[in-house]
Amino acid sequence: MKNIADLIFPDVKLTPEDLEKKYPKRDLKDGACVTRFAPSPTGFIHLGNLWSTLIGERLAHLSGGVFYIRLEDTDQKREIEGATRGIFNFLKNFDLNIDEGFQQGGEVGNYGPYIQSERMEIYRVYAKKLVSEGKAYPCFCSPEELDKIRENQAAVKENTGYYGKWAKCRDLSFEEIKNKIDNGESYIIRFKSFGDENKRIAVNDLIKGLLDPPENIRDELVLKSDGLPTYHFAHVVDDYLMRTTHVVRGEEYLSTLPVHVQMFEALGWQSPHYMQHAHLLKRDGESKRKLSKRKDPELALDYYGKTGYIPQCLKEYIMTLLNSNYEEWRLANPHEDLNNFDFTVEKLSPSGALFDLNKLNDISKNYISLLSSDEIYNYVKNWAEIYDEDFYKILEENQKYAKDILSIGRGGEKPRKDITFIREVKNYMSFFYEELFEPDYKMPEVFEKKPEITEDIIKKIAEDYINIYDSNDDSTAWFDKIKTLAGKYNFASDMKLYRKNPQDYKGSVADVSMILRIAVCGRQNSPDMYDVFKIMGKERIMKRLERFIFRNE
RNA sequence: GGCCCGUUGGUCAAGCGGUUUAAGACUCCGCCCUUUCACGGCGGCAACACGAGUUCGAUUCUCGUACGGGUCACCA
Repeated sequence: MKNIADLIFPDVKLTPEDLEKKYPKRDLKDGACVTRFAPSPTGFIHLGNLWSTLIGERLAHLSGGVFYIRLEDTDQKREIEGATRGIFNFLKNFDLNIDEGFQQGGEVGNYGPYIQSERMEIYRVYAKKLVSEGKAYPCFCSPEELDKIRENQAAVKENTGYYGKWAKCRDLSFEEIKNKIDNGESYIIRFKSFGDENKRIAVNDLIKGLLDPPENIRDELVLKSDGLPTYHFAHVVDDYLMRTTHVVRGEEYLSTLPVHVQMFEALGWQSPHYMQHAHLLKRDGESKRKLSKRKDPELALDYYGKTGYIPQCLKEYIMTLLNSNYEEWRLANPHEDLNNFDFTVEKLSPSGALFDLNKLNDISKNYISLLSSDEIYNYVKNWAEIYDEDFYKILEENQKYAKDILSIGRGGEKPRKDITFIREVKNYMSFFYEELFEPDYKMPEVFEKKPEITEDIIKKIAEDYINIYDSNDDSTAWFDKIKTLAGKYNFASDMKLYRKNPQDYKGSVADVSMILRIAVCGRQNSPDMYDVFKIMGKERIMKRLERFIFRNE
């Protein structure tokens, strides 16, 4: 036996033909896209994941294709605890429907295993094939030796990498290899590049357009010393066998594209369509930069969960960045399901976008404003259950009260838009609850510019109101009483008259309203006062007014 | 540094050689509406990175420069 492939892979019995038969071409209609979500369990899920995933998911489902998930766990050193849980939560929270792949209860689909560490046997079949055809070889260089090579290359200003005369193990004889293996030397499998740096390849990226980078000349790794494949090799083998039609990934892969193209060629396969999108950027001083996992907490999707952004809003926001006509569509169809939007690849921008919190906030406000009080109540309750136990209890205790509060200004033609994210809701609602009520009266400072509105008058107005408030009044009667009260102290009850001759009055009915608002709510902002008072109930309002009147004593 | 990608207002972007006095959305500002705060309505500020070339004509095509980003791992 003088065959290197058999020497290295004596245990490999399967053949490429077997695998070809086991994973046949998918029976899908013309134009159906097969895409995948291929996370590695080495970190948290971030906006970039959402970006790629959304493209892949839309592409597959809009074309009647398949969207599957494959776990890229070939870097076992960096694997972190709980990462797969994060992945499942992500898919669930963002309502991204997976058709096949690895799932919590096991695997679904005929193209598995969908976990790379369980596909060793498959990778070895093709690694063996490459070796037997002289397209790959074992390399015995240690990491230290490789460092040394890089250093030497730097010294003579040559490009780094394992190639040409630097590739020491490229042409080892069968005997040399056998001796080293018999000596127990560890090795990796390298791809034997057949590229010419003076030639260029032509690849059409569906986002970036026609690309013509130089051919790859480096002998990249195929299998690592632990026997697991590198990203390059796993990508080629898996996306071929799983019959992926479109590979959606970040533009950081642009530079390794020649390697992948070459591997596909060496295995005699046609490469899939590539869609390599730009990154989400962040403003950093004067310039922009890629959002960084280390420095930018807002990159992690968890961050939005904590703040109480609804996943759907993040999706909406990303959609506006993906397809610029999405916004227009959403404006015309405020209640339509996002999935009914006619997403197109052509609209994907080749350049990176700066993450814009203002825009997200705007989308979020609009989205939340359209929720029913039941819906928002559930969002708030679910959020509080995780992040604010005390608030959760309060919400649970009297559901009707909470829902009534949340229903103010909701449901009409012009809903209020004062909630940007769920975490704000506690503060928004707090003055309705004695245990959360922390008044900030700022009185009479609020009326700094109207010195005639004295503490004495403010107090009198509050006192009078105790006697006239009637919870049975309808909104007209309710407001008429405030107007009457205004007139009593020479505050204008008609805003138009007041604006014409402000000097004739101490203030206006708006000021009287403000006094009552602050006295009852302890703040200058609140939704419609008539509704607020009605929900609070007479007893509570009376207590609040008293508390206000005697606040300095 | 080599290689690759990108560059329209503060932000996202429309534009695919003339119909553009360059859309729209967000932010900011002003006015109106209004019992407050919002909402809503109306209006305003504000851009084709720079230099050559191709062309009758360039935001649109080509090249260069600048700037920004990515990548050069037994990470993906």
